Amino acid sequence: MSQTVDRALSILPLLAEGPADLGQVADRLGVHKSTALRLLRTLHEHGLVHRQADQRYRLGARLFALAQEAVENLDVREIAHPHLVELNEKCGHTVHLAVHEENEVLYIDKVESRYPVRMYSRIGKPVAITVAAVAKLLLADLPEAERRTLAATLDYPRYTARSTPDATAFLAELAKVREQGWATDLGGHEESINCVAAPVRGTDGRVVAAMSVSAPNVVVSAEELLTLLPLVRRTADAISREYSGSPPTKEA
Amino acid sequence: MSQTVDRALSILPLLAEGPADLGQVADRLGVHKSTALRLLRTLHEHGLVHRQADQRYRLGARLFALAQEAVENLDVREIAHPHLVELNEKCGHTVHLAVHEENEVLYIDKVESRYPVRMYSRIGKPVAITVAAVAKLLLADLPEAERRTLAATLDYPRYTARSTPDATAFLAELAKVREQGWATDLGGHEESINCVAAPVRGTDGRVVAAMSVSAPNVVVSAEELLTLLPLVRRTADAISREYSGSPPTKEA
DNA sequence: ATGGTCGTTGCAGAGCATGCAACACGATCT
DNA sequence: AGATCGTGTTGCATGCTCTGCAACGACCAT
Repeated sequence: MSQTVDRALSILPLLAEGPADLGQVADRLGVHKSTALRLLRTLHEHGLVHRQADQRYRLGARLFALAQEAVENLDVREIAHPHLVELNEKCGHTVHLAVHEENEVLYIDKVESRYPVRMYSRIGKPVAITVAAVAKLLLADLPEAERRTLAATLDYPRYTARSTPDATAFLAELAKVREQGWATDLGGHEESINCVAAPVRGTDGRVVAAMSVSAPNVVVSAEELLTLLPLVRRTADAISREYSGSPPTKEA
Repeated sequence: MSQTVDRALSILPLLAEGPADLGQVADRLGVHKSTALRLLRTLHEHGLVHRQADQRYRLGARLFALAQEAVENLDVREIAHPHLVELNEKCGHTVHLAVHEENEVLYIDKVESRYPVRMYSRIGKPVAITVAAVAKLLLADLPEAERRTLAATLDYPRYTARSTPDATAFLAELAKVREQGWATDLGGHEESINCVAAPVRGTDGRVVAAMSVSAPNVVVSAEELLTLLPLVRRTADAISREYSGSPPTKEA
């Protein structure tokens, strides 16, 4: 809607692919070099792009800072986090929290079990939307029309033999998930990994987030993991209650 | 330099503080509502802001994806990561990797301590530049002129009694660090936390990143932590060698 | 019902972004 | 060395595009 801003923002995904110099940016934007220069300068002043030693441009530091701040200020995440930790202490497995946004499902929190992995690296990354247990829960809650059109536009990569094969199967799975109020992913993304997930609901009953427990086959079998379902559901319900319970009361 | 883009980008840090509605955004930008609306629409189309159920705006998913992509495309990080993990496995403490950019020093990778006591830090967050061991290393490598002007413009918050008090002390510390090739932070940021850090250098000998090991007093004393110095330096050197060794060879 | 708040739209005016051309600087080639 | 190319950079006139206004519609509360 705003041409100038539109052009400026188009630079970001372009730089995400890798560093580029002024000429390359101008070409790919289809504008004059001087125009690209001024756009890049503005982005630079805001710290969104960074100029490296060879004068080429890369994405800048403030981008990380913004993303971090944003993720930390999500109310659901804030409320849910202690519950995730508690659940992790009880069962020992990896715990995820995910939300749905703009036809993507992404992790917004994660508690890792054994290996102290890079904590934030996966957060913000879109999940395998056609197979992940949390994705099923979040999408199952969409109005039927949206669900259908979304299912039709998705790709169905066959990560494993048990991946969701096509839109029909996906919609059937969503219907089942919607019915039972919980979801699983049994080796649909990675052969040896299973997940159990439960929804977090807002006051109006809509699913605002989903949490899951994941564990590899070598640690617990799928059957054993399923015995955790009641615990997972209880935790998710606790988060739902707290989320619905106390209104933010911040901001005048 | 470009007013429209400037205004649009100013919305991002504003939303990072928390969700806001159209009126609030317009007020804080000092523009008319209709103007703010069009800017927000453009940001929305690019996925940088997201409109939640209550119609308020928040930062959007693409921001995370961009930050993610950007951080993953940093060659230093990619090369260093396995070394950080290895170091963590050897000593058990929190390991950080940081770079210098636009007068800020920020963590770009982190491996969590295996001890229950964890320190708070996050990838993408600017570090306490006047006291952090990694910051000292990165700034000590700047040309003298830059170092002086930077030191003069910094604030010197007194986090603890042992925080760097002023520019003079800071420059002296940088000179020492530059001389010895490693750095420490002994309770300068948080009373009970100590760090040891070593530099990662590129082919030309310039410091391109710095890594550190941090641990609270209750786990190991400062003296004990210092015994890790040789290990830390060896790890940093290994990263330096690998970083200088094989050129990426990607891109024509 | 009625006042209030909030988001949204169309429009005219002008402020601001645009592309051009020329410059500066370094690298490379003959 | 000198020339030539390829960069990034600047100043400026043109007119496109952004801006603020005012009016409308939707929603909530009193």
